Amino acid sequence: MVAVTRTPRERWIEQGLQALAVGGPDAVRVEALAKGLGVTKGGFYGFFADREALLEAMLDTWERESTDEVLDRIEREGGDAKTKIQRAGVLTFSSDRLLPIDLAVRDWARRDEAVAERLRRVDNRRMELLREMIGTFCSDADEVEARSLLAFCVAIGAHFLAADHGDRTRAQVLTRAADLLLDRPARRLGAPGEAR
Amino acid sequence: MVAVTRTPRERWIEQGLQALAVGGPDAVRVEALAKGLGVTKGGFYGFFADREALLEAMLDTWERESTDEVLDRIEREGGDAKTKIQRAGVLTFSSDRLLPIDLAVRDWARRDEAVAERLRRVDNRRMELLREMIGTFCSDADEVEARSLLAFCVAIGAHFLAADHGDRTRAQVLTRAADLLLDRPARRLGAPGEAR
DNA sequence: ATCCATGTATACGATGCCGTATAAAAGCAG
DNA sequence: CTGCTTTTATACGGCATCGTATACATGGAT
Repeated sequence: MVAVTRTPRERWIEQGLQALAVGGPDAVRVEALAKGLGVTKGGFYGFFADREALLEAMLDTWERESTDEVLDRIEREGGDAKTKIQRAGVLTFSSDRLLPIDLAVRDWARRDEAVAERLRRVDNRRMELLREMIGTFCSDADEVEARSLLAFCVAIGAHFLAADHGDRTRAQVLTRAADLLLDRPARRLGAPGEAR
Repeated sequence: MVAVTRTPRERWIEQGLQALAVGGPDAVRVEALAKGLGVTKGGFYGFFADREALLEAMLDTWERESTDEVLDRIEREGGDAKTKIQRAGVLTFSSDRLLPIDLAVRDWARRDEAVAERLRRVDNRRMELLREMIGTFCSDADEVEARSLLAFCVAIGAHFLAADHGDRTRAQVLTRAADLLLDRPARRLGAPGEAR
């Protein structure tokens, strides 16, 4: 028994996620993945009923990695709310692995209700973290929600936006935007032009 | 001469844009478009060298509609800066026609440099409008840029975000977010929890 | 050494799509 | 009506992909 699995299920999933990240769901083609893995599709149908089953498995993996694993790690490493938020952002939106998958899933979700449902679960857990953090310095619940949405939208939207910023770099503008959303009111952020 | 063109070039482009909006660039298939138009692909290759040429023409049309036509109309109809901005937002991001195309192009641009270049041109013209509007009540150029980016990101990002907001509707949260970004400082937006 | 389960290669038919070639049809000019 | 031009239908070869069937290979179990 226990023959050696040369190309286990996980490798097909990983290869599928890479293809998704680069070319979207339409780029997840069984024979193309096989070529990328240096094998033929021979073994694929031993692990998956069909291409659709692979897509499901890929989404399972993505959902777990994007929520449980990130949140577990954040919880384990501790820190205050702002630290946690920042670490969550880094773990997902600065990850060369997770970020492009995340963006691809978002576009996918516009066309597939089942994907949209998964994305809703993931995004709701992330929003919860944002509310918690922003709630530490903002007492108006409506405003907490608005700021949380803004913060989330900029984290995502910045990757879908192509505009330049003259002399400034995108990173500089984002830093200032984060100040506006996440700093305590001591700065009087609401008085434009007077801050700093 | 001058035989009747039953399925002119523009109809192929329009059908292509609809397919793009619904299924992304991979869904723009010559034979599928033909079926949607109730013809065969017979006439297609009289207007376009190949599928690639159609994609180019589609992007030309989209770019023109998204910038010149919208900006012309805004200029013609006049109004103050805030009015203009709001009308620009309505004309593109509340349009059942332009919005889904816009979102599809954004995802497409992540994978195709030529598309990214076009999107950059479009987004830069839109950002210019935002800077102008926000500059009317905010004197700090860095903050103008940050607020403009935030406003643009939320306009785009909201459509890629699946999170819920408890009792509130997305529209309510967005209204509050717009207040934070676009209202004059009389409101003291920067003092969270004290606004309103 | 032999057997057997597992993973793999190969071949197959089916489908969908591309781009081309060629013939049919439809409208206008004379 | 006849002829010309433009648009369309049809048929074709080629390619990529799917899912299946079947035979080969590999490595542990006996």
